Amino acid sequence: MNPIDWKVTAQEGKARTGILHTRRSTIETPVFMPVGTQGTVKGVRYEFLEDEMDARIILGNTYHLWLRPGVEVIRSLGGLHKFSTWNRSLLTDSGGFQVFSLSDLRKLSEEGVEFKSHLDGTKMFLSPEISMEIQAALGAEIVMVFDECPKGDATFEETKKSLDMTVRWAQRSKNKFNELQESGMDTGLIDLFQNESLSGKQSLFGIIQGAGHLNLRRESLEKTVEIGFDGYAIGGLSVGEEKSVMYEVLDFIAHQMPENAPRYLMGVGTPEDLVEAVFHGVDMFDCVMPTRNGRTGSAFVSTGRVNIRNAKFAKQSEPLDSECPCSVCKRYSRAYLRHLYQANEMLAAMLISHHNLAFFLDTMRKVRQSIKFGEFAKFRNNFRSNLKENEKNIDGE
RNA sequence: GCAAGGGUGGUCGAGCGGUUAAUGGCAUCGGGCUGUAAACCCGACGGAGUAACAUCCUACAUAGGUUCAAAUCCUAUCCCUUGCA
Repeated sequence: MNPIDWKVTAQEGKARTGILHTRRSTIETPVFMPVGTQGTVKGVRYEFLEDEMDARIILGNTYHLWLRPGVEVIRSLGGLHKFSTWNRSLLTDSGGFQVFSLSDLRKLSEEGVEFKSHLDGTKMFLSPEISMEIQAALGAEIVMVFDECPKGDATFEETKKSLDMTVRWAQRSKNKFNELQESGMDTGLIDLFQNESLSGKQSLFGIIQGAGHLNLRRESLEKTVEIGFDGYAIGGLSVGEEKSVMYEVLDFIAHQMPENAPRYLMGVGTPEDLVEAVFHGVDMFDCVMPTRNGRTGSAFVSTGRVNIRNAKFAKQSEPLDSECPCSVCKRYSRAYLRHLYQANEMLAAMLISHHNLAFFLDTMRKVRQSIKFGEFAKFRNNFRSNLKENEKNIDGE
């Protein structure tokens, strides 16, 4: 029995919809997963994520939760689901991205990574095995292998070296993961006697690296698939490389990934990016943009972006996006949101984050709809021309 | 009225004879944010003029003065704060 079950439900070109069953929720793909690094989607209550936005899966982060509150606390409270009260699916990142983003604070070796905690400078050691232990304690439905994410513009040699290690780390991750599943260390384990098709255990995703080097991407894919995982992720994109590189890699690699397993593009991206990646056959996404940009005053709307700080919104009584069905757009004006932002009121960050997430999730809902009706090509065109139209408006102002 | 201390660019506040439209904070304006070290970061911020420089004005309460040179020293005037009457 498998820990997850995923099946294609419709297809248009390389784009596809699917149904992903985990032990905790049913997820329609393509799906956007809000990022909840420290056990919270910053500034947005679970009530809204569940009831209004109907998010079925969110992320959590190994590195951050390991440092604080720590594995012991989370274990003693029964895992991240119970601790946080999020009962739907979770995906935990392995800490691999922090190997990249905290590069000033770490030392890398074959064995693993020594970090200086960004909180207090304490030396911490993270490895594939430790990452798996932490992720078992967190108890997410989807566990990510511990990988190394090279810079977006890494040379062939750097990338090759990093990739080889990532492959070895992937194997070590899997070995340890299996061991932990056997010994019942997963806090999220549930007895699914009613659903015989799932094992109730955690699933493990592999990560394809290779930066902008297509042959290395190919190699990474082959070796990762050889090890064998429940799903496959594309890592190492949107980490400083040219946008064209990302699209080139997606175009090259996404459709080569196993057809019968979900494809997850890590850390991406803008609404445009999501639509493009779906076009290339990607099924899952996560990104901090809706919440980070929301917190910093930038809203995603159907015509592009609204920087709520701009003086031109001071007297606008219309919502962020008049086509958006979210509760923020139903009620609050741009003028009011701008005022809240200017006045440093935390509600500004909350409301714009809320809208952005709603917008991302709604966009994915439309993407799925359009694929089901065989109208994704049309949707994609409209989506892009809406954005282009807005660029024109901005130029014309 | 007497005594003491002050009056600096939108604002608060440094500077107290010699690069310089004048440190810094705030406000304002603009930009950025892609597996979250991020309620953050970057830039602009007297006026005119440039694509951008150049350049030219106007500036440290007001008016005089000393000096090669003044926001900084002197004099007068006007305001403000505190204390004593």
